[in-house]
Amino acid sequence: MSTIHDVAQAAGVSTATVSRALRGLPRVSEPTRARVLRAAAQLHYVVSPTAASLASGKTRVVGVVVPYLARWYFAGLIRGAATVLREHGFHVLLLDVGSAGATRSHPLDPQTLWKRVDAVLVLSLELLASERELLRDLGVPVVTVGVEVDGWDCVRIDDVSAAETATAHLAELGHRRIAHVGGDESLDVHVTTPADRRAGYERTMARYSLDVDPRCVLVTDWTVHGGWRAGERLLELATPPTAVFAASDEIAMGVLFAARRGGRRVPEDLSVVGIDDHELAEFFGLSTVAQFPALQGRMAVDILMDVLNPGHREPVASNTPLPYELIVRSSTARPVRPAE
Amino acid sequence: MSTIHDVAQAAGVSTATVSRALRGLPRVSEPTRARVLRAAAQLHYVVSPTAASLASGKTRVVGVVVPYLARWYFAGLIRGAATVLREHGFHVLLLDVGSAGATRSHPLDPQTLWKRVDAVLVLSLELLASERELLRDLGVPVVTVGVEVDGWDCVRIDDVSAAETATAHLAELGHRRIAHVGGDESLDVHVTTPADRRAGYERTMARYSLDVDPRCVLVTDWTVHGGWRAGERLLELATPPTAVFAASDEIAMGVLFAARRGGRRVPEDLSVVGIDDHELAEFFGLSTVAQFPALQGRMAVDILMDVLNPGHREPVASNTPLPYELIVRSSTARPVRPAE
DNA sequence: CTGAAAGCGCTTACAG
DNA sequence: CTGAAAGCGCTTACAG
Repeated sequence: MSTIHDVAQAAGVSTATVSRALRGLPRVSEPTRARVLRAAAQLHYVVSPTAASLASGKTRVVGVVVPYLARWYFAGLIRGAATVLREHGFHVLLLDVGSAGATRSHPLDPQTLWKRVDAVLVLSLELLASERELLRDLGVPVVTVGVEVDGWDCVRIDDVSAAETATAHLAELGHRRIAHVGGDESLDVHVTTPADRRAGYERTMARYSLDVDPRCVLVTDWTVHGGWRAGERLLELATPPTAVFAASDEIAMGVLFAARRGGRRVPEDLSVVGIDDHELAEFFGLSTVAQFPALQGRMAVDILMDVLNPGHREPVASNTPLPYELIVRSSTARPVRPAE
Repeated sequence: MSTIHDVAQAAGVSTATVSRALRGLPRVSEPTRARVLRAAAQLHYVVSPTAASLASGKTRVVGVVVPYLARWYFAGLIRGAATVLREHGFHVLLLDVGSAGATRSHPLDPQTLWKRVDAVLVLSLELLASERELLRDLGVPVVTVGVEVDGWDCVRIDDVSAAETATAHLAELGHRRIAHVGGDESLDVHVTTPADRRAGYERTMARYSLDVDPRCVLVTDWTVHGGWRAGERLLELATPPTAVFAASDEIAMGVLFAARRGGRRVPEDLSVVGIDDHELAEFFGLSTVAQFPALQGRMAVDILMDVLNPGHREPVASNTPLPYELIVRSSTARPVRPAE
């Protein structure tokens, strides 16, 4: 491969001029720039990112920390983020931390971050205190999705409101005995999604003057299996709920399965609503509050670009409310027996 | 942050010695090495990967090309690969090519590859001719999963045999009218999985002297939705099949849905077997031929490491047969009406 | 076993 | 608008 020297020689200019011309910097005359571009094209010149990084201190790489790749929500976040990053000429370094939770198998370390990434995107997982400290010490800009940590920009929907929307949908249909299946809010301090969705549920129940039966508020892991188990417990109750608000579509699908296995008809015997609009939600006829992970990923990168290029353009407001939307399908309906 | 000069000064040696000592190279006395390590630790020294890359020509980054993140199979591959890469001190650059298929929105380009990755892992997707040429021209070592391309090491299960196992399971149960729902084998030349699985089906049908009804061999996209649509078509036949071999668990789940919607009981009216052992397979009671994507990802990296460090150790045989295993659950049984 | 020196291929003030 | 030169922070023969 050719180097910047070859291009400089071919174009009859200095390497400094080649560098400026190729990067579109000002202070290069148009004829010169054209000559440089032509020479570079002819030589199939490609800048060595490694040399450029050493000289400039920038890598044009963003580290993306993500707990699970396989989940619909995270895959959408990454896809959205990766798309915008590419538009800006950035690359994605996958920062695999093993899994979420405190028993992190492979915490972020200086070897991974130092001079390797310009910034880090934290996707809906709790960082360890040591990791937060490390990022601060290294001065790495961070934008998060779903995790509120002092001083870092955060992209997230209003989980309380989204949960209120879901719960109110059930209440408006006439349900009075509404259960909630959510995630364990004690696991992560900064990922408040489970707690927020539960708060939205409780607030709405209060607004409609509905009793919250503690046996109808279950905590489980954020999976189809978790929803299944929780659903079975709900159906075993002496007076089972007539409706369930699940904190995610995956949990909701599990509840649907439990209902089916338990011989309950949906929505006649049990209404179920989730949050997400998972790719299989339509498939299950699942009513849900849609959110848009790819959009959230895009927005996180927009904000990150503003952080990396301050003053470059009108900054994206990091407190822009993110959209969500109730989608009613066939898993929710009026209760067959009207409210007692 | 401190540089190698700081460490050299603190340890009272040259930067060359620091470099050798830190990388565990020979020709450094133990006392010297100890002194260097201590100084480096005290200064919290971290090697600048960017400077090391410029000097050595190695990046310790592997590009991973993947068509879909959200799918269970690909997420498993990446997880397995990322784990082993980290063990070897390599990082993962996510090479997002938009999607699979010929209408690739963002093909691999020299800017992404050149001096940015030491090697590329191609995960079960067809590369464009231009991309293959590019990788060859750049001299980038490539290992693939599931894609046979001349000259590149390839990790994959024996898809023909796996399909034979699945089909034989149905035949042994006494099914005679066995359908197959697979992927479109014309889409990708080098990803032979759909064609191989269909070949395994056909070969087994012949072995058991069973007729292959062309109306019972359907092509669809590799998704739950695709399986659903195909399943509906099968059930609309005047004489529907009593069993379906789906080329993947996701397709199989779609067929299960179609059966349920069509009022058919599984397995009484219809047996369904897939391939994968998807995380939801147990959930659906789906009989399947399990494969192990994380293991495949691990093995691909093992081979890649041998390519990058020839002679470093006994190379992993790239033709090691990969394991698969029939798992019988509740979606398959003897046909209720014995074979005509 | 150890060091001096060249070199990797850029970018960036600084001068002009 | 353009160039000479320093510098980014390592690794790698080469000598000793």
